[in-house]
Amino acid sequence: MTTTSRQRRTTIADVARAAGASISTVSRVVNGVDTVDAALAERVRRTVVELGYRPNAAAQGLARGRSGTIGVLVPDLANPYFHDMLKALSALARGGGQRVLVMDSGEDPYEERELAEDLIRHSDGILLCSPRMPRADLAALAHRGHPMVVANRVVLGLELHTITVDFFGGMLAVCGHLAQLGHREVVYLSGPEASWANAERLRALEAARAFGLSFRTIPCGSTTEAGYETASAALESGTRAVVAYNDFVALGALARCADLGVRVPEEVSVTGFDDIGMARYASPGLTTVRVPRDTLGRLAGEALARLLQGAGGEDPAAVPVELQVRGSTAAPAGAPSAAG
Amino acid sequence: MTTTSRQRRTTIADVARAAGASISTVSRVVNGVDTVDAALAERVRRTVVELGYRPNAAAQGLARGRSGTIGVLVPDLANPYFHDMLKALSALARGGGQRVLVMDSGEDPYEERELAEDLIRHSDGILLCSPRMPRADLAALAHRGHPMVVANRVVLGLELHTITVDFFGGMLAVCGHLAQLGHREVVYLSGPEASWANAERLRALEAARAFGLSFRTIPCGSTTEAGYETASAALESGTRAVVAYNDFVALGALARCADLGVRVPEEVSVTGFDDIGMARYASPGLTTVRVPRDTLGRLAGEALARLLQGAGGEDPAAVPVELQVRGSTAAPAGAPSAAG
DNA sequence: ATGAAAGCGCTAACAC
DNA sequence: GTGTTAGCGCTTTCAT
Repeated sequence: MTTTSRQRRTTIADVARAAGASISTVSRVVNGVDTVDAALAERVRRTVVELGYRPNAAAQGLARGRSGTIGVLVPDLANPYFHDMLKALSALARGGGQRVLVMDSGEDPYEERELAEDLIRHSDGILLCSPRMPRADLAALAHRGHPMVVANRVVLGLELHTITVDFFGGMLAVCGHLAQLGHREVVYLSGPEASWANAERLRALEAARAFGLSFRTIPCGSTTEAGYETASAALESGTRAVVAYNDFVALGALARCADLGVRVPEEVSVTGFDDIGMARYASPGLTTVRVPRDTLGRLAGEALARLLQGAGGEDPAAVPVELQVRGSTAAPAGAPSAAG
Repeated sequence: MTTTSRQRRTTIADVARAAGASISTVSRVVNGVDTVDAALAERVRRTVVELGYRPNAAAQGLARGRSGTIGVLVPDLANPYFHDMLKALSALARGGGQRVLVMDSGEDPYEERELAEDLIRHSDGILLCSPRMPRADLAALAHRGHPMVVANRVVLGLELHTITVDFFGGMLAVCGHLAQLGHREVVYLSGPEASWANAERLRALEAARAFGLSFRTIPCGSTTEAGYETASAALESGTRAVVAYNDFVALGALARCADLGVRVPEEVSVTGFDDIGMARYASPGLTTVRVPRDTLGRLAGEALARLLQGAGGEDPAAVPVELQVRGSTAAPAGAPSAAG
């Protein structure tokens, strides 16, 4: 634990001098341009190793006009949803010699705009995951002319490159499932206010009214803790079915049921959304909607890659979802198992 | 969705020209140097907004000799452990006008080394969280003279700036707790091989032998899935106590118990480590060891900040932990509740 | 095949 | 208070 003297980093000029070659030759060798004499190239390569030369990223970025970085903004890194998207995206990026710069807005719409601006300055292109920021902010960012892709949000009337998920269809499937089990009313623990995903789920719940399934909403959020806290209110109302915004919330609700001695699914059914890894390990296993997050991440990455190559707009991609029935849902006690 | 023409970005020269000022004046205004005439400054500021000027990050980095970025490498972003560290670190970094560049090695020691190299090129300093890479690699990185802090790993004989956690003490507390409940033997679902945290836990288990608590190890890993898979082997052996490497593994074990109809804690006790948010919502609540990850992140950030300011070595900081007893542990059926 | 030199956009002396 | 200019380290024409 001694003070490390801050020596000047080895530059390309140092290598050139030591190897007895020109700067451009070193640059060629380092960048794998093969129009260099084998012997010279070898000599340069050896010198690079000897001196421990590493190209300065800022200088490369400045000279090349691109940073080799793609920026990603997510509302909550702790959510496996985004983590899985990131994983797929990172794999793609690495393949293309890019790295991924991730930022977490903590569900704060204001921070989001700030961070996005910063991300733009540091990247060749950005991906906004489930942005909560106002439409105007999104528009302003889009007009900056920086390659940008938006995932999990649809904004009509804006020239945006979008990758979306069929949240509406997913929630409709949940409602259908519950209705067919004989449920007539559910309580919806709703997600973040500014979330398009939440709006879509609400739209589906509304649509389900036509099938005789009514719902009541309790503002909740997107975390296990929020689910745990608000579940008691839902339970007290005597509901037989709790539809959670996502799996985290559902897991919290499940925990509350356990604490209160309310049996799931005998006394109350609980559903989630997303199908995070944990959903399967809950007891009972959580009925939820599987969202192919890796596909989502891959599509976003590919869209971004196309933009970086100067390609124009593509048709907005939409990812399908799938109902995943597990043990947390059942017919309400004493109800016929038929659609409403 | 139309093709956005890739127009040249506005530069500081553009602003200077448009505002009728020199480049340096614009630079001063943008950087908040107050030796500029109020009227001129105002004019510049207006022009900046009009033209939508944003300083080029690469150019700034090159000219300033620092990137304003600190790099963080974690083995698994999905683990709340690292997420919470990151959160604390990010907050600190933002306060200092820096941003955090995170990379996930996916528990791969080779990738780890590669990514660390890359991280160095792009940052002013790096934080290695729970690095699994060989000692030699760690030494090589340290000798690069780039500010570097290592968390969750002790490497004797290396000049490293380290922030550690008392994993040994934590596991010893777990053992003591189980022993006092009357347990005489436990099965340990061990973590990643190259993990120092795992080695420390094993050391504690060994030490507990002196108190009459013996253990058997089953290689497992660090995920819920791994815990679920290996738990059956532990259960089959008829053990009354399963000590998991971390909470994820414990949650998996709990799920397996539920699936197998094995009651916790009546038939078998289960313990975790870390006290992630989920631990409290498991049923039964998970007995585990609370690791103050925010403190860990903060200390790491502060250490890094000192290094960036050119400060020398500090005493390695060690973070204490705390046993968190919940419902997943109890005396084995028919055993006296006394220390072995 | 190799080298010289002109930028890339910005900061920070240094002069006025 | 304001402007001029020399780098920062690298890439990339353009000559040779």
